[in-house]
Amino acid sequence: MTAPPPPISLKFYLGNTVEVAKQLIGMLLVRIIDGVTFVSRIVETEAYRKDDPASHSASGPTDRCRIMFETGGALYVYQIYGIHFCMNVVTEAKGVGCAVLIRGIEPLDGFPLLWSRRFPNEPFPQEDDRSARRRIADLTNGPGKLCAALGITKSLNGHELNREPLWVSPRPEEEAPRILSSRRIGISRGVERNWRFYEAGNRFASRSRNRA
DNA sequence: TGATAGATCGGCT
DNA sequence: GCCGATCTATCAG
Repeated sequence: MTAPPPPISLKFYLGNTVEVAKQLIGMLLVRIIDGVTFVSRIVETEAYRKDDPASHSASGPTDRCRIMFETGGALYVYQIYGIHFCMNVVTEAKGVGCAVLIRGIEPLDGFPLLWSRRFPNEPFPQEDDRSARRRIADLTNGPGKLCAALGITKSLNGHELNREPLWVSPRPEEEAPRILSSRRIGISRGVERNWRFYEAGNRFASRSRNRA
């Protein structure tokens, strides 16, 4: 067993939120559950900034979004539609109120265990199951989906991303990924800002009608 | 493939 | 009381 890739410095998160959202594409998300390490590439993000009507922080700190006003490098997890969790990394300085939503990840290992958390009632597909390819992408190509697959709940709200059980690791590839941008998904205000970033052609990006 | 409704509840007005 | 940074099942074409 090789050691998991190390966390990036918390200083990274103090930068401009939109830049951090872009730079996160291609970085690794490392999650450890019961001693098992799951490594994924981040392939889709969205930036939410101060003075942004779409951001939970728009009306200042509340019980839900208080973590957004902490120093960059903390994890912000919230529940939506009563069912799903979404995970964000807090950015910029303490008191500002910005974060980057993680919307899509490409798992590099641990598929059977990810599957068992996403689809607890379905057996992991056989190798010759051609229809399973789509369901594999379905594992983590959305903010609620990836939190389910990685077992991320509000109990991790406020976690500092420099240690177990969750952190982000620098991009291992030398070559920068090809990044596209678009409007953010699922919001009704602040829609004109193109603050969604995703890797061109990656099927683990949600709404992946994104053939390069 | 695309549109639509339902689930389900915490957070906010 | 209303609605949401979502997802799934179902129906129509």
